[in-house]
Amino acid sequence: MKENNGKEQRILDTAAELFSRQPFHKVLLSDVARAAAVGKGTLYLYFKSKDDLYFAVLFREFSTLIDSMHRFLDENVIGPDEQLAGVVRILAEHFYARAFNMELLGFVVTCPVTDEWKQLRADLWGLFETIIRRGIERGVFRDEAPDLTARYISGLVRAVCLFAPENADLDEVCRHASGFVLRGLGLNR
Amino acid sequence: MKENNGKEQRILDTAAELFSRQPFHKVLLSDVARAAAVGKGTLYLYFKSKDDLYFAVLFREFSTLIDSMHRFLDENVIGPDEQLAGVVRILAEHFYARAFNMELLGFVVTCPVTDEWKQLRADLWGLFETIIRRGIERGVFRDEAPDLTARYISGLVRAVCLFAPENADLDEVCRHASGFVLRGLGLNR
Amino acid sequence: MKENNGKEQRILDTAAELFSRQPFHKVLLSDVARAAAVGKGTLYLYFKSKDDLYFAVLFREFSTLIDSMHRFLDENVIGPDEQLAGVVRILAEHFYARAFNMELLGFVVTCPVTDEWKQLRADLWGLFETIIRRGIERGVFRDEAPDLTARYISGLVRAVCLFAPENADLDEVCRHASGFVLRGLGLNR
Amino acid sequence: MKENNGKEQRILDTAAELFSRQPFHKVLLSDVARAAAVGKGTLYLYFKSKDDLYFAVLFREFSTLIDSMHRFLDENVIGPDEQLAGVVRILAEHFYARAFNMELLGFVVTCPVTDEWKQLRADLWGLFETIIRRGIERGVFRDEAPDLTARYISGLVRAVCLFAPENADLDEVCRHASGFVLRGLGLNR
DNA sequence: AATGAATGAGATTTCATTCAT
DNA sequence: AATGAATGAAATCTCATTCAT
Repeated sequence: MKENNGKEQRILDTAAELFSRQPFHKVLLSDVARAAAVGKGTLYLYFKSKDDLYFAVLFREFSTLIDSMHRFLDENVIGPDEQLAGVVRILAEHFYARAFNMELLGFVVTCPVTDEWKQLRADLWGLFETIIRRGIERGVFRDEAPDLTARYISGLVRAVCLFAPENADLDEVCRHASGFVLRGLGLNR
Repeated sequence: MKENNGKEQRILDTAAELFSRQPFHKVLLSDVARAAAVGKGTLYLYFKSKDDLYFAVLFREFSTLIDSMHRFLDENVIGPDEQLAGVVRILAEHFYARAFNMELLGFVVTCPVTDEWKQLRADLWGLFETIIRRGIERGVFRDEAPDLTARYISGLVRAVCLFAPENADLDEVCRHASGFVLRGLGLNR
Repeated sequence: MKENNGKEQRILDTAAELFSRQPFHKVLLSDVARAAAVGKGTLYLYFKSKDDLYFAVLFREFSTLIDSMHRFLDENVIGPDEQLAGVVRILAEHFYARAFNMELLGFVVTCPVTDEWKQLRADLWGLFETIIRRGIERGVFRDEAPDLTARYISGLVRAVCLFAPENADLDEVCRHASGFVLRGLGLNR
Repeated sequence: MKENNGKEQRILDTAAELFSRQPFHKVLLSDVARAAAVGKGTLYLYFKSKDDLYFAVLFREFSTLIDSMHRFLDENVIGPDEQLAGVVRILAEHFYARAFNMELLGFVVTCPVTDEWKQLRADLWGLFETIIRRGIERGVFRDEAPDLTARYISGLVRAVCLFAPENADLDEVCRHASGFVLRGLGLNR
């Protein structure tokens, strides 16, 4: 009845694309509108302001990412080491697909501190922490502060993707990063 | 001979402070000028544009950091593991002192690709790579791609500092991060 | 036959209310639509444009007012002085009921100069002029330019209502204003 | 030193001109800027917003008017009846010079209720009240509520000017209005 | 007839940059 | 060298109006 016509999603898609290629202030709302093939006013029908749109993009991007990871964990009955490797892979794929200069995981300072956002971050960190604790229980991991480690793994993967040489192979990068992380968590070999 | 009255440094200091607290587009040049107690026009005596000032801040910040690390390595005759721990500590102190949202090490995409910048980045990465290779030579580290690892360690430390709980103790965070990195590099125990 | 469902009247009522409280440009058609409980598009079924709606409100308001005065005069067989006092009273009541900033009687410059409007204004002025001339004929009024006086009495009453102290009593204000006008018209005592 | 170069006054002059010819929402700030031969941004150097500019115009206009009246009263040692006639004349000249649709004296509802504005209105009203009370003391005027009368005389003059026929002669209009007001105040003949 | 999502022209406002002093 | 008033291009955002449903 109300439809929406997929317009909101189209705006988010377009904005995600543009925000990931240029810094915030170089992305013009007229560009977003044109690229999304909607009127400029339509943007304001769905988003209160440019900031609002920006954070909506970030939020959706982030949610999607976390969902992928949850789905991966649910669908694969595997050990914690494989879980970690898989999740690292998903993160890396994400960072490769979406441009890196996006604040995606560097948003801490500027992003709104609403419950919604807190929840989202807690979700991400909880996901890693659960994996790590499982590993510890099974005696394959060793970590004095799993809650802390859980917080920075995604940042680590971001850094890996961000600084890896242009021509690097995703598979190799992931293998290397996973190896590093697993050894960091005390896994032998 | 140089004179300058310290004005350029004052501008850089002020801009560093402001850029580290807010995203680029929220930092107004009038704010910078006021905070640095110079006229708005004066900024343009020393910097070609807002972008130029931004990257000058980044460059200086970055240089200082790398210098600290070099100095630390020169002044302490220690093993690669201790070198790494020390360097992690220096990085962390830096991130704690300067607010985290600064793109300091996330500048790759947008920063100019001049020789100066390439050199700087090569310097940072070379510094890490040297330590890692020394460790490998001595049989304490193990790493199939030291050049890749060298590239992301600083990003890892940034993530650690960025996401560590507000009340976390710097010493503990550093100990934890160093442990993680050293294990990641194959150090036993 | 007419049907209409009372929708047009409801829109006019609502718009009258809103236009009387705020200047034209602060009254949004979406506000009008919401307050009248009709769709925004519906407004355009009855009125060509925002301007059109505005002047329709003014016109109806104005007509109603003039009708009241005519009715009063028709229904009361009284002397010109009492007629004037009565008409002043009606005007004042109107201004108190409807907020004052409405241009109701200040519309001259901007309002359309259609025959309809000319007619309306002529009607109002004629009404006053008739009273004044009756008074002159009967020797109770004295006025060298009844046509001019007729034009501004309503503006005078508007000013009285507009600037009277908040807590002023309507009866007293009317008595005072009537006294002033009657004396102005040369009535002794 | 700071100069200003008369720019603020030029903006106010231009804006007064434009606001007096068209309703608020038809006056574009780009028009104001162009007509005043300043940059659009310059407007914002002196006025916080369009509203602010509008009320600044009104305020200056109003102040000037009141000043003229004060000056007239100071410079002419005359009786209260002549004072009133003179002041009515000044008002009328003002309304003729400045277009009528300006809210100048109909601003009550929308104008800011700052002390500045209250003071201004009190000044205007006090001016009339003083004249009236002088007349009463001297036995030439008679008025049960001079404070009330003082409030609406300016509105009366506005109405006179607003509704007088296009071709009316200012002198005659003033003579007529003054006569009306003076009789209203109980002056014989 | 009735709706309200969509529109986009055009409004207000911002701010990096210039330049006369 | 130093300034900050002035600028105006370009940004964000609004809202009367349209039109598919």
